[in-house]
This record gives sequence, structure tokens and C-alpha cells, in this order.
Amino acid sequence: MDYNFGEIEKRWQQYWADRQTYRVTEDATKPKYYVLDMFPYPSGAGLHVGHPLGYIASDIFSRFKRLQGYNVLHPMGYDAYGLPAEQYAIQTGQHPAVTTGQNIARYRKQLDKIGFSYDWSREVRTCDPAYYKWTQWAFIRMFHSYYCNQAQQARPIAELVELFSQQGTAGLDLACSVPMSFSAAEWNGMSEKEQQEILMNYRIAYLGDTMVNWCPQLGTVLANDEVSEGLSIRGGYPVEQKKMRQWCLRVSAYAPRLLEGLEKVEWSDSLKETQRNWIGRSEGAVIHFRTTGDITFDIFTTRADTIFGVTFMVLAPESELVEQLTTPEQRHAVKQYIDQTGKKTERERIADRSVSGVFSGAYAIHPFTGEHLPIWISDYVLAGYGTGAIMAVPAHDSRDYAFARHFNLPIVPLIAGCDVSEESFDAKEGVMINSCFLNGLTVKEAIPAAINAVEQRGLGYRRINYRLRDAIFSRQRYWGEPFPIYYKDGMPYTLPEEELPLELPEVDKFLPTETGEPPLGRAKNWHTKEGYPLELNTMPGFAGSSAYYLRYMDPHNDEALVSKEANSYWRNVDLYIGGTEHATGHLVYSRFWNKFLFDIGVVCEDEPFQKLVNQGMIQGRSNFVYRIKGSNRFVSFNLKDQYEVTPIHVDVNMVHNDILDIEAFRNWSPEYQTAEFILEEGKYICGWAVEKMSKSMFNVVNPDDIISRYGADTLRLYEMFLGPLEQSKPWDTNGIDGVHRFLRKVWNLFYQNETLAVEDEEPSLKALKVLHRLIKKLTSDIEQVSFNTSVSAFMICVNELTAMRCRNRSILSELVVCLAPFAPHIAEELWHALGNETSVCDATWPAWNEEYLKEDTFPYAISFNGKSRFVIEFAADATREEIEQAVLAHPNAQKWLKGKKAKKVIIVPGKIVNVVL
RNA sequence: GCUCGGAUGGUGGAAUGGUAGACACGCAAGACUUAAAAUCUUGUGACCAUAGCGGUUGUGCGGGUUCAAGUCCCGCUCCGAGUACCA
Repeated sequence: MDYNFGEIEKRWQQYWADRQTYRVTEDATKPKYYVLDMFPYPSGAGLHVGHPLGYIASDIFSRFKRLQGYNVLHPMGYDAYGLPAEQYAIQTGQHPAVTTGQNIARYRKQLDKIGFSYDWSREVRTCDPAYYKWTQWAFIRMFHSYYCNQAQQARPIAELVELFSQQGTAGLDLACSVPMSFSAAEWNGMSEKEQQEILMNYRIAYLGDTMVNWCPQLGTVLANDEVSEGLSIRGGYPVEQKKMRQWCLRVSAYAPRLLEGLEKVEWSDSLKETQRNWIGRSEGAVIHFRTTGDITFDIFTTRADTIFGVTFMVLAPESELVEQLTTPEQRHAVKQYIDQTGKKTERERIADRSVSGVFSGAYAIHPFTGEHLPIWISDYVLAGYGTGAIMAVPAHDSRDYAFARHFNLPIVPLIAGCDVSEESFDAKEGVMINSCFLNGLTVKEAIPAAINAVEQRGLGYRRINYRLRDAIFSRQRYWGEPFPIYYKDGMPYTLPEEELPLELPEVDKFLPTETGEPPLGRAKNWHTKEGYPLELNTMPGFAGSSAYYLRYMDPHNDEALVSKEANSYWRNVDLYIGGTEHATGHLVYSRFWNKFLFDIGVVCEDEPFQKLVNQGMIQGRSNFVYRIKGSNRFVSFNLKDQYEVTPIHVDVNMVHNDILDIEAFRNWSPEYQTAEFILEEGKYICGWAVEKMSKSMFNVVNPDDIISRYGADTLRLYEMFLGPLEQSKPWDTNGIDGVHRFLRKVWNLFYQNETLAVEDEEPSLKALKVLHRLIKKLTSDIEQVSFNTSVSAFMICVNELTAMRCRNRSILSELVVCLAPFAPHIAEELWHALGNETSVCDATWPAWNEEYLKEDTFPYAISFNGKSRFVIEFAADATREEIEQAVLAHPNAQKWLKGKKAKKVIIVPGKIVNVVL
């Protein structure tokens, strides 16, 4: 019987489906394990061979944990809302729900062929009303919550209303958009509308006038993580800054906890670092300044030590102070400057690094020296960070330096020995000079000393600042979750929870209305029963993906996002596998969302993803043919330098081991019908290069093709064998034969001459040793998600078993269990061939026995002065003296000793003997 | 600019401070075959030597620690990723 993978894989996939092998329920008698993949956006192009990399890894891990006796939750679903479906809808009029449904069906078909152990009964789709009901529900809860900085916790807004009516803002430390201060009497005297407007300043989901990333081409606003270098991530269109009233989530309130939480999770250092940078904690001080016109304002600095080097102040053009401070004489010039910078897009502002600014006419008084400092306005100061105003220390900040140079402002050096004639001295090192009471201190001492002085004199206070911004949560799009919000007297109110889900309405077109409103403005009857208008924006892509891992725990519950029972059983994700592209988006929002749900008592774990592994990207490996210029002749790779040639991308599916299938190439396109070839050794060899996997490079490899040629088990093993999971690497179909050959060898251990050739006698110690070495290696490799080395270990084991013609039943049966996580189909087939009635998925992961791994003798590497020269075997119980004598007496040793005596002999038991000469 | 990774044969990649290059691809030779494919066996870092034994050198570059360094420390070069007027 031959290894007929096609037939085997089809049969067992059916078997698993029929028997619902992968269905899990909460089972208190077993320990739980939750393995999650980042769910895909089902794009129209289907899966290429790079997509399943992480899914295969997580599947191996899940199957392994299941064999170890864990109750494993391993679900899959679809992040179904997204821009491509909407843009396709705009072009074709095809409803995004229809195309999304088709794409999902195609994804499912492709995924099924790979033999994953997902519990599909738990599938979620973010665009399903039964799912987004809970996205809307969480939003309502955020709307009705505020964040208490003292308790570091979200609390019901009703409690805040109570506090305001009793004590006003006194004694409260609240996360807010704008700091406010009022008394209980003032609060109680306000109208309903005024109170609502104030509460909006504190809600966790709030409507705010903020500078947003506006993308005119996409007709929507974007979150910071959806923009890179002033261009939209999707589509690459320019993005400009615009002030708009938008829904926001107060993610910034959670910045300290998002930072601290990183200590508790097992993520890679680089990913943690990326998140830390994104959160951007900086310690410093807020210092109060007063103008000669008696207007006070605050600045933020991390370099309080440089306070005596301040020679001017700078405000962001958007700062509200600009209006107050500007003197009548300067008003015209300032207005001109602000108009000019306001027109620039974000991209232009980044690209244009030239120094610009304008003098406001006002002067600030130095809090220590009383000196008068000119106040300037420049767009190198950002309105959104700190207070939107800075004290400029040109000697020790390169941006201030450039500004001072350009406008000829004084530069006062503060560090002994530094040279600021050409550039600023930004490093935080050296000894202070020109700094009054700070003189003689090092910079590291001076920073706290300066802050203390500021605090003692009541000139300011210590402050920790975060770069993390609130998330802008409105999108002017159709294909997203509708907000459960209606408007009464221009104020937003939430729908009652029992009216959820608020379903996405039908529209005639997926474009904005003539009046510039979002597509939902086209919907008929888009209002509440009472006739109040509903919100026209929809939620962004990250809304639906922020809590999906919770929904898998209890996917059909229509009473709660997740029941207390299900959540306290599954708790959080033990292993999460996905790409790094979500490092600052999804993984920040999700952690925020989870922490909010934790605060309101819905979930029992503060961090959603305990261990996280980022799989690398699979790049494409393109092939080229070389056309001789001005002809239809193609020259093979190694001969191409003899001609003047143009490289042309050729479909990698027509190339095997870099050898071109000439017939297929001729049929590829009419222009190549008559192509001629200059061959080497009868073959046409193609060139190659690593590029992004894309249709235009003709380097897309489809998993379906690999499966039909080699089988899913080979695909799974090969993707793992390609290299470490975390590393990016090109897909190279060359080399897949080796893995396929390995599976044939496994098959041939069982079958010989068409019949099962398994033997029943006692296994030899030698075979046991080989098997147990494998079990031990696999158990630790899998735990560390090191699957490339696992596959190698299999190959070594099977080669050795083949060499010793081991056909022992007990050995082979444990081998099959080991293989089951990696190559489940062939494992299931062989498991049944051995006479088992149940699925190999229900088997038990074998334990290794150290007894079998004990060695009688060990090879010692004998080195002289650290350089290895030869090897001697010693018995395990040989003493140091015996070893030393034997080594020095060995004939080979004489060559290195040259008659001299050894100074020292170092013996590492079982490993090495180093003779120092 | 800053932060974090990385650099090992023709290729992908292995190596708790202890025989560098496991495993696999590719290549070469051989066996089987009318032949090819498939399969199996052997060899395969480079250089030198060769009937045979063998020797030198070698993990991006330069130093250091150590009996012993791909691995640890210091200083560079190059590549990749993230981030960027964040005061």
C-alpha cells in the first residue's frame, strides 16, 4: 500500500467532522488551555501559503496540549468588517455582506483542507448582529463610565454625578479631556444640558472635538495606528489634520496600567518595547509661567535641570493661548502664520523640516531669574502633547537650537565643557554651570533637584506624561458596527440595552450623502421609535476585534457577552499567535477593552493574552527569465551575462527547483508562444529574488496547490521546517521534497510490499533510546514553540528506526502519537492501521523514561589549549584520574604534548577534556 | 535621530560557554533500471596534502574576559523591524 495522502486526508477530515472531534465544552475535571489565532480579515484574494503559518503552529500546540490531557479551546472566526469590501461595494454595487460571505466560504474551504482542529461550533463573525450586539453593549458601558485615577479603575458615571452634586470637583482625580474645576453649588445650578456637556469630559466613550487624521480620499477619519508617515495604511492616501467632533475612547486613562501590565505577560521583548514606545511614558515636571501681561500658562519638560538655559518660549499654533497672548502689533503676522501651517497636511508637515515660526509679541517672566523671555509660535511644538507649550533651551535641545539659530535667539550653555557653537548638546550627562543653585551637580542629580525646587516654591509640580492618545472611534463609513446612540437636543443618548443589537440598515449606495454625511445618512427610518435621529457614523475595524477572544468562550449566549461561568473557566488566552502588524493597534485596544471589562466585573483577568508569539511574515520568492533585448529569445540563468538581457517575472508555479517548465511558459501568454530558449545542460534555469508575495510578482503560492501535490501533512511540516516561527522568511517550494520524503519513510516503517509489517516482539533498548530521545526533545521543543527543530528531531528518529529496521508495535504506536500534532492525517491513518478504534486525538502524549536515555559510555572531546583534536569514549563511571591518565597516555596526545608536561587538565564530565600546555 | 532585533557553507537553518555547520535542500559519485523517474548508499565549509594518514583555517569587523567564545563584555560595519519634531 502506497502513501496515498489525498485519499487519507479526505477520509480523516470527514471522520473528524462527523464525530465532532474538536468540539469542546467547559469541563471542570480537566485543566483548561486556550490557544488563539488572530482571526483573519477574509480578503477576496483567498489564502496564500504565508497565511496559515501561525495557524499551523497554534494547531500543533493545541493538539499537543490536548494529548497532554488539557481541555483545549481552539476557535476561529472572521474579522469581517473592513474597507476592501466597502470599496468593492462602491465600485460594483454588490452588498459588502454578500462579498464578505463569499470570501468567508472560500477561506473556510481552504482552512478545512489543512486539517485544523478548530471547534467551528464557536465561530464568530464581527459583522453578525448577534456578535456586534456585544460590541455595542460594551460601548454603552464605556459611555456610562468614568475613570478614577486614584482607584485606577473605571466606575459608573452615576457615581460621578453623585460626587459632583456633593463636592464638585474638589478632591477628585479624574481622567478627562480638559481639566475642570467647579463647586457642588455650581454643578447643582447647571441645566441638564450643561451637566451633560460636562460629563462628556469624563466619559470613557465620549464625543470630543479633537484633531483627527482626516483622509479625504477615503472620506473618513483614521486612528493613529492606521496612519504611517502621513499616509493611510490602507490605500496609502494623504492624511490631513482636521478638528472634528468624533466619538473617542479614553484609552489614555489606562496608559499606566497598559504599561505595568506588560510586566506580567510573556511576550517578546521587541513587542513589549514597541508597546512601551507607543504608550510613551516620560517623567518630568509641569512648570507655571506668567507673562508680563499677567496671563499664566503651563509647560511640560523632562529637563527641569535646564531651566536656567531657557531663552524663549514656544507655543503650538493650535494652542488656545495664542489668541490670548498675541499683541495687537503681531496679530496680523501670527494669523498669517497659523493660516499657512493649517493648510499643510500631516505629510507636508513631516516632510518639511525647515524652521518656521512667528513672534507673538508677548513675554514670559522666568520663574527664577525674572528675565523676560519672548514667546514664539511654531509648528514644531505639538498641541496634543504635554500642554502644547514649551520652554526652549537651545543649548541642550536640537530643535530649540535650530529655531534659535534661525531667528537669532540667544543660546546659553549649561554643561561644563560642552561646545554649542555648531550643534546642541542633548545628552543627559556632565556637570551643570550657569545654573545658580544647580551649579556643580551632574545632570542626573540636577533633574530631581530642579523639580524639588520648582515644587517647593510653588512654581509647578512633578508629572508623568504619556504619549498614548485616546482612540478616535468614529468612521464615516457604511460597513461597520452602528453606534447604539441617538440624539436629543443635539446631545447623545444611548439606546436601552434591551433594544440591542441595533442592526446595520440598508442603503441605496455606499457613498456619503450629497450633504456630506456618512453613508448611513441614506438609510430610511434611521431613527428611534420616538423619532430621534440615530448616529450616522459607524465603529472602526478594531471595535469588533477588541473582545472577540471573550466571545469564543460563550459564543451563543444572548444574555451576556460571556457568562461568569464560562469566563471563570477559560479565563484568558494562554497562547496567542499572530503577526506583529497588530502591535500598536489591536493589541493596545484589546488590552484596554479587556481592562475596562475587568473594571466593571465582566471578566476575571486583567490581561487578555498571557503568552504571545509573533509569527514572521512569509515573503515571496520570485523567479525570473531573461529575455535577450529586442528578441523573443530567453537565456538560462548562468549564461545570461553573455547577452544583454531584461529579467522578466515568471509565475513560480511554472518553475520547479528553479527549472522552468518551458511548455507551461509558452502557454502562459500568446507573446511567448514562439519563444526560443538558450538552455544549459538541457534545462532552463531561472533566477530568483525575495520580494513581497503578490500577484504582480507572480510569486503567490496557493496552499491548495501544495496540498494537491504533496498533501496537507507535508504542507504543515514544511511550513514549520522552514525556520523559526518568529522569523520572516521567503517561501521556497524547493526543499519540500525532503519533508515529503520523511512522511514516506514513516509510512514505510509500517508498510512493506503493500502489507502492514508491524511486529509484536519486545522492543530493543536501542530503539527505545531513539524513541525516548525524540519524546523528550519534542516535549520541550513544543512547549517553547520551536517547531523547526521538532521536525528535524523526527527526521533523525525515523532515519535511525529505518536503519535498524525497527517495526516494533509499541515503538511505532508511540511514534504515531508524537506525530499526531504535526501531521494529524497520516498519524490518524497509521493509528487505525495499528488496530486502534478511537481517534489518535484521544490518545495520551507519551512520557519519556530517563532510564532508556542513560549512556554507558560518553564521547569526550579531547582538546589542547581549548582546541579540539580527537575523541575518546569513556565509561560513564570512569574516574577523573583514569580519564586524565588515559588522555595523556593516548598516542595522539604525544603530538600535542611534544614531550612537555601538561600544566593543568580540565575535565567536564561526559563532555570534554582540555589539556592546558 | 532614538529603540529593539539580526549577521554561521551554494541555500534554509542547528548548536544549556565545551567536537561549529545537526536536520533538510542543492550538488557530485555509485547501486537498481533498456532508459528515465522514484528509491537507496556514499561524499559535500574553504584551503593545502593525498596511495593512505593528515594539516591549516573558519560563525560580519576590531579588541577583551576565560583552560575554553558563534555564544559573555567593549568598540565598529552592514541588514531588518518599530517609532519619529513627544520637549
